[in-house]
Amino acid sequence: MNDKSSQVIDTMARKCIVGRMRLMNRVITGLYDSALRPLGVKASQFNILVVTGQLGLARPAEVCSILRLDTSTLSRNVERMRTQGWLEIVPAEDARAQPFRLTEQGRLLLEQCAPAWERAQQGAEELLGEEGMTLLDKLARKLGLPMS
Amino acid sequence: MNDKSSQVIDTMARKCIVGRMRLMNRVITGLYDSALRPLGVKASQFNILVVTGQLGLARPAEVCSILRLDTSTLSRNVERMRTQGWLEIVPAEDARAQPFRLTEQGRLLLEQCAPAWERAQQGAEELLGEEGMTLLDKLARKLGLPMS
DNA sequence: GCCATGTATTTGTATATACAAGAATATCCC
DNA sequence: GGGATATTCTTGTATATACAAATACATGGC
Repeated sequence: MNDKSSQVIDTMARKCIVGRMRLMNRVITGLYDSALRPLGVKASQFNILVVTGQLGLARPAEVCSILRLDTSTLSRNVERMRTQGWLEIVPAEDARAQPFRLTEQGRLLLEQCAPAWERAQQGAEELLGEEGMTLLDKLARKLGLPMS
Repeated sequence: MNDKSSQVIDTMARKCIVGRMRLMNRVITGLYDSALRPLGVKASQFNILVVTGQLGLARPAEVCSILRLDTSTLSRNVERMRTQGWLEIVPAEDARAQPFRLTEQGRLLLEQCAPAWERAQQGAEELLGEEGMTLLDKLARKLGLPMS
């Protein structure tokens, strides 16, 4: 490999935003997955539970817009969580819609997640530091996240 | 749902680090996936190509350590990329090892990715802003990323 | 040399994710 | 009211990801 090629590759390695983002995502997700494992919940599912809990009655399109998820992704996640008994579909006027909400069991589960979530949250804060937390807040706002 | 429950859920929604991290990851990954799509490369694969290019001869365990990837994940990614003709396995002394490197085609592809990567990179920088970029650098260092 | 132990990787299984295409229903306009 | 169009969601397909278990080889002690 010649020098020019090496240089280009080196630049892409050192500056790549998506590389960093994905790596950090794996690390942080691992933290929460570990903490939530005893409850049988994954980080992805936890976030859906939380948003559903906030909305009360959740329209898939709305949840996807909030979480920036493809509708097909949510569709399958909801299906799995429905199978677990955490969510239930609610009949709607519009026959196309499939609004859902937490079941009683789902609400209980979500509350039971709180201590594990706290622990993971603390671990993540330690990793990121005070400064990192502030930064994350700003990034979230920069991306216009509804969760900020 | 009573007030106490709502409060807990609201806190988890507003403060959740993993939620933000995963959401930002989806947004940023989408940016790079779109830019790289004409080349038939995904963000995940691009990052493996880059690290392999840097290492020259890449041992799976080493790549996994750098990218914080499970070995089983890398194993399958490498297999797909080998099928594409981008990577090749190199025989090693230790018969357990499966070191690999870029093929000529893989090296060319990686170089051809540079303009698309630049475009995605610019898009990401616009999203994150100057400040966000600095923050990301710091986060990366905080997590001890080798890519910083 | 052999056996226990350790190391490097793959395989089995499950979830998460997105794009493209399909299905079902609603709306609009004539 | 009926057909074109838009909306909402699901299905088909492919990749990414991790954990647990299996495989295959190496190493060290006896």
